[in-house]
Amino acid sequence: MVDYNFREIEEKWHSIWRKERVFEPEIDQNKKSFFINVPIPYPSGSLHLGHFYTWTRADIYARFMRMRGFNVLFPQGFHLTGGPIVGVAKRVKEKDPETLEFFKKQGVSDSELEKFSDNPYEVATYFCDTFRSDFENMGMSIDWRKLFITTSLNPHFSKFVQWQFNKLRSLGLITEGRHPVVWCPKENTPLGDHDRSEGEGESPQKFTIIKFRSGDIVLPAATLRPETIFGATNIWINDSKQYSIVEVNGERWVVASDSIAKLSLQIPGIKRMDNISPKTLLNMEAINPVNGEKIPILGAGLVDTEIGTGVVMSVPMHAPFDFYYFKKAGLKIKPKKVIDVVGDDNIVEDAIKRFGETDGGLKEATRFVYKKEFNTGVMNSMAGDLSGLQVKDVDEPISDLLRSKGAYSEMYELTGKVVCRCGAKGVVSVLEKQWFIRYSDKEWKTKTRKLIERMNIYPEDARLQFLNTLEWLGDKGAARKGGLGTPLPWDSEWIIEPLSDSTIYMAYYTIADKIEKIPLESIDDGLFDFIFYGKDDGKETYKKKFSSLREGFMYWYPVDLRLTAKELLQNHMMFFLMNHTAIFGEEHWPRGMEINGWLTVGKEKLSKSKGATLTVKKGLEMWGIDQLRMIATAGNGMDDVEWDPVSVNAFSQRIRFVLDTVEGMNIFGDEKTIIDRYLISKMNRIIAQATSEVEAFRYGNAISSSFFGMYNEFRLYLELGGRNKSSIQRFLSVFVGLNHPFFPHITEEINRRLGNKELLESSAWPSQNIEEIDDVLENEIESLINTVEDIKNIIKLIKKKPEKIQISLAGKDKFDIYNTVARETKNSKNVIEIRRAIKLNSKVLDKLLKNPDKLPVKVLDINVEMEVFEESVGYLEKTFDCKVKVERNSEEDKAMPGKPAIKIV
RNA sequence: GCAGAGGUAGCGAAGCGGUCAAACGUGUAAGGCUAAGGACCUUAUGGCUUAGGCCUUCGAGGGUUCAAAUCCCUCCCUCUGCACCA
Repeated sequence: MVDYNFREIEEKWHSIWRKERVFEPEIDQNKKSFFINVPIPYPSGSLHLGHFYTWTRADIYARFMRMRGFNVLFPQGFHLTGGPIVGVAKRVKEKDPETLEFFKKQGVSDSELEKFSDNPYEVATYFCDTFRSDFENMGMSIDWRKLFITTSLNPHFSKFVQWQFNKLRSLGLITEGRHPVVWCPKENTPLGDHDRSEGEGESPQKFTIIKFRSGDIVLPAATLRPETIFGATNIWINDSKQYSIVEVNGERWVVASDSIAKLSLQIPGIKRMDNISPKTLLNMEAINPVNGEKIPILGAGLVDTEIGTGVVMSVPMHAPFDFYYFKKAGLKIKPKKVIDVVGDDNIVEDAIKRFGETDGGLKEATRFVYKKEFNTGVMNSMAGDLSGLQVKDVDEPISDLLRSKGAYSEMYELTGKVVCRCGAKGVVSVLEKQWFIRYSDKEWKTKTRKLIERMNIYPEDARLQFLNTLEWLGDKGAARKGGLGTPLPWDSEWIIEPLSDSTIYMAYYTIADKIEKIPLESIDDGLFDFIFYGKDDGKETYKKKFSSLREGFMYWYPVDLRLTAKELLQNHMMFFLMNHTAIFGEEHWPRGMEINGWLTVGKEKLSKSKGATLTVKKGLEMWGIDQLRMIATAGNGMDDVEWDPVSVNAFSQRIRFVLDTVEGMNIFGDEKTIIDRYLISKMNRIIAQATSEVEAFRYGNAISSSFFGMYNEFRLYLELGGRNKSSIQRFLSVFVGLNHPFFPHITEEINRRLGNKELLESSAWPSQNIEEIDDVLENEIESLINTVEDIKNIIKLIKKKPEKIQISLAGKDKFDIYNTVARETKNSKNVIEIRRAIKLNSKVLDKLLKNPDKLPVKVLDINVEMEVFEESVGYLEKTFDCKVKVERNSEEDKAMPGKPAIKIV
């Protein structure tokens, strides 16, 4: 066996493609365009096999579409927007050992490292270079002329993003408002998940503040369940704690002194005025804003002054804690029930009985009651205008009602404890003057829903997820004050944040190489209006100078396909769709998306830590590109896929066999048999199968037939004695064609060795000739194989070397009955119905219908069966090393169509 | 908690009402070929079976059907996202 150097072959073909510029498409109005892309990655180290997985999936499709005659554009850019790179540069300056170690491992020299110190630009450049070279080593069919980076490091791109934001603003889709964030009070910055030593995933939760009044004093009770106000019996305060009067918008609020620091981050202009003793408060009465009732103020230890305002409204019939303390206080007032739950009239009492009167028990009971009432409760007649509403729909109406009474306000608490890496306890801060993209806009969502409903989405399950995401999608803060990025055009203090500047940049690919040659001064919003909308200034100023940019956009857009892993579905991909429907006309809305799962190796996800050990570089050293590309076929759909490196053997073994076969083509001749017809029939069947599997991104299924299936058919052909040179030539040419998107280099090599002159990369995808498919022949070959299995089985059972094997095929009448049943099973597979339809009294029929699980469904033919078996006598005799006799029309009882009687002596 | 997806033989992964003891790949075992190892070839790989057969399986438990890995219900477990984070 010849030894093949796969790496050498890969490099050879890669450089040929580059030289022939097959990945650098030019605009050609006679050719349909196909624009495919993968989200721009944020560079931070080397690419790992997880990246390889996603990009290879894209590359396969790009090559597939190229072969199908499309003019394919597959570009790649890099995303530098955001904080991490700035952080890295800062940490290099501070000589953070972990960071220095990281770069050393990456092979960065000390002098280079010096340059990174406090210089994000240098870091960014470095990362972009490593990313690009990783991509190139991966053999991706990317058009690098279109490469661009984001942020003001690329001022041309920034101009584009600013145009986008001016556009959104002019459409009324940008607003200014306040926004709660988790906040580190020590470092005075937002506290993202990555910055926390404790409390990942915790977020601000909105509490409604209901303003009860007592004279000119406001008692702001914070609650998660404002709708229970109709049943408020009293106000609780903690009479062992300090209370203060603070000024809020000219009102005098009573709050626990403990809560003032927290509230001051949330309520602008809050001012502490005075102390007020709990004793004074206990002598006051408060007015319930929704019904004017006067209710007392009571002291209770249950009030935690760390939560909310330290002022709590008491609703005994709907809150276990309130019920328990209310009873203890011995008040004469009769508590009102305002929510009905079918089948549980005393839900609070029942819950306390069930969970106990301890602190923990009351907590459990509270959870239980809240959940039950929220999901199944209905506001009853005590609830005024809200009567009859379901509790889960009551949020807005109750807020509106409170607002109308001047009794509404709000605040936030964390859903759990958060601790910053610096050690400080996280709090909620409400940031003022934030810029938002109004993703909550109903009309905008309707438009986007239309897009989601009509676009191609693979796998189909993802569509539902997009539609559901649309339901809860809310406004998104679009700018912040730190990190790299593009300044907001109308307020340059703010930098547009990473998920907002990367929503329509795919359009920028279509012009990237051209626009970056235009002097910055000539670029204004008018230019982009011209490129993307064809708007000119009346004197055709833009058209005269920039028509090629407009042409590029019009030719390549829209995005035909965007591929990514599932974690981007509900954020990035959603924003991508939303922004397209806002900014572009329907003809430029995206056409397709593919969402894939995660790659795992040894059941571990390729996160950053694991990824560092399984870099693309290492993988390529060990296996080479084509073999490594098996990864992309590891699974289908959105499930995570496990990849076992050992499985690459399957590839090289078979490829070697094919290469050897091609080397030794001269041993084959001109003689054709029924086996050749079979081979070509199978080939045509597989072409259609493989094509539809690739189209649907079920790559695993695709190579299962195009690679392994074809290989196995080829082996079978040889085993059955197939020796025709032109059949083999034709079959292998189709084999390399169908497999080229998956294993581009080696297929290109085999194709050339087969004597085909054209580059596979630019030749046509194999097409099916349906005329050559012969169902009956395929079924009969299967009969032959099954019969061989049976014979082997019997020989094993009788433990004796056969001297002679006699194979008796069933007679024509049996075939007739068999085929009648096979046709009938297409209508119904119910044995009783088949019998009724056929109306025949026959032992053969009884036998066929005996096992309802094994009904005949294939059509068979006595003559074909005869031909197949007779032509295979040589093969059978070789296999069993004895005389084999085939006879037809036998009276043998056991012989059935497709299952001849076997006699071994 | 909310939303979506999923749990199939040692492993990975197809199948999504009847051709299912379940494709394909890989692993394991025995034999062949080799000076030897690798590669390659043959066979076995749920259980039972001296003539091609039978029995029990597709997270657990129920149900629908002549027929369920496939449809419905309940439960258990896993993955993804939940927004200032790229």
